[in-house]
Amino acid sequence: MRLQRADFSGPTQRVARRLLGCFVCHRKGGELKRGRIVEVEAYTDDAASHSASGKRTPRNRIMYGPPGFAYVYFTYGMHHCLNVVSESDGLPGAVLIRGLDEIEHAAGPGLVCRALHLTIRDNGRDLAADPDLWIESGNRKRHERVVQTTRIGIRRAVDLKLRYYLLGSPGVSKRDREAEAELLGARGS
DNA sequence: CACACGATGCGCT
DNA sequence: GCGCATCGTGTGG
Repeated sequence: MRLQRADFSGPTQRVARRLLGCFVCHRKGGELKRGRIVEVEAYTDDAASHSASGKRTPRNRIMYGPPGFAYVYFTYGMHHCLNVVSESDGLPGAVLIRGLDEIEHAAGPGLVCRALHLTIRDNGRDLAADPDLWIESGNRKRHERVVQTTRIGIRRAVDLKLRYYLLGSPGVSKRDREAEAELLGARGS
């Protein structure tokens, strides 16, 4: 079932957790690409976010718009990254999709876009209405634990634990053994 | 207009 | 663990 506008409109951290286990779907050229979200990061108004300056720019403007839109940007001269816009219209917020299962080789944000055939041209598409790009709810299995830890590849706000991933999923780009041990150790006590 | 650098991935050490 | 490809974007002159 397709996620609706309201599913994206909450606080970014909540939307991030919600997206774990859901499916990104992209129909292009008669072909359907579909991957299960297993790793995400939350970006709002912290120092590492593209909205850190507090100002809208041509690049980050989608982050400031209504929730449920795709924010795709180009980086390192060769990679694209997919975000799902969160929060309400006027407030910046987005969830970076960092890893997918059930699709070939999509452990890492650049690989996610490569696997789904998404580019900068897909920036600004409405995931709640676009006929060819959407997110489906997914049933998370009870045994699948969510690891919460620090984000990857940033220089600022490195201590914030705003990355979430499904423990044991092959599509996770970088594991945090310490966080995993802590999670498992806390089980049942 | 110039320039520094990045929400990365890959190959080599 | 480290270096580098490669270019759009933001910032400052």
